[in-house]
Amino acid sequence: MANEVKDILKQNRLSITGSRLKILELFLGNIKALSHADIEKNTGESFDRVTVYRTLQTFVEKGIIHLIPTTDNSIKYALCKNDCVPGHHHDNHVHFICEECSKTICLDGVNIPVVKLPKGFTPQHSEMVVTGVCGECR
Amino acid sequence: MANEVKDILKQNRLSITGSRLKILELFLGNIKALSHADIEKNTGESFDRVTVYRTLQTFVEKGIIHLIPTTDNSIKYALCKNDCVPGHHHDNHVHFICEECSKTICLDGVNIPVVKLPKGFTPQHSEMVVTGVCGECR
DNA sequence: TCAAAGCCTGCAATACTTTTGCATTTCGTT
DNA sequence: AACGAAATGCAAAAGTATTGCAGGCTTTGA
Repeated sequence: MANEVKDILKQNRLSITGSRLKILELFLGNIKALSHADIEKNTGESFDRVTVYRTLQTFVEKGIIHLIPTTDNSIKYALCKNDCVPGHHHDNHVHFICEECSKTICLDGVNIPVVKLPKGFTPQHSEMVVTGVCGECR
Repeated sequence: MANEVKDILKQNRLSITGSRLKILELFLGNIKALSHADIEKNTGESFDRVTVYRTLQTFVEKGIIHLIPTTDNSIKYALCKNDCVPGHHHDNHVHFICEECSKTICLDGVNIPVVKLPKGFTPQHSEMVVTGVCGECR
């Protein structure tokens, strides 16, 4: 895994630093999406809070992770599985939020359907979030 | 309109107060979704910030307005057009966020399609947000 | 392998957002 | 008009995110 993490950073022309390695490892080892708080909990006192913010922002810009929309005002991030490139994400899968364990999971196999919009609206990107109960919590 | 606003409050067994009237009027007079900041901008110094928070929370609980998921950590609210009741919202329309004017609009005529989830997942509620350019901004 | 240049990190300070408790005021009902 | 319940405003605090700067680390090329 350590090598995979380094490769991802190199591919994106990012220098290899402790925080980036650790945070990216967390994403690779988790199926679920992570919030800033999740990451801080996992890394403990290892890194400054600001470093975590900046690392996440860098990863989003590079297309390594993507944002997940939520109705509470929390920001969640998850690994991009598709071929996302800096400045443009190609993810189009559905996200699932479990009401029991409140995990946010990327359903990579479930594509967001295309909807027909009223006249005048030009779609650019779609997001879909399904809430309910996940397999583990039933 | 003043009567319509009062009726909605009465139907939901909420006492009629200045802040509730004013905030509900804002929603009725706007097609677009409103954030806390939008409301504060409109009401000026009329109400305490805390009152606005609590009013919005009450409206959500009563099913008068609903939350819209976003990827930035802002909370947006919009009027429920369907028959939402306290504790349970029935909205299932798509939301559109314009990248130009950043308005969030409820597309009441566009229903969220049902997607097939992997085995084990039990869906409860779906949200869908489409970004792009709205009719006015083209 | 080493040094220079540039990028990354941590600290401190700041700004913004949201929540909570309590005293006071307002609303609905009798 | 008066009472009880509910809503409001204030103050304080907790939580979340951003910025500038100095020092340290990573990369690159010789």
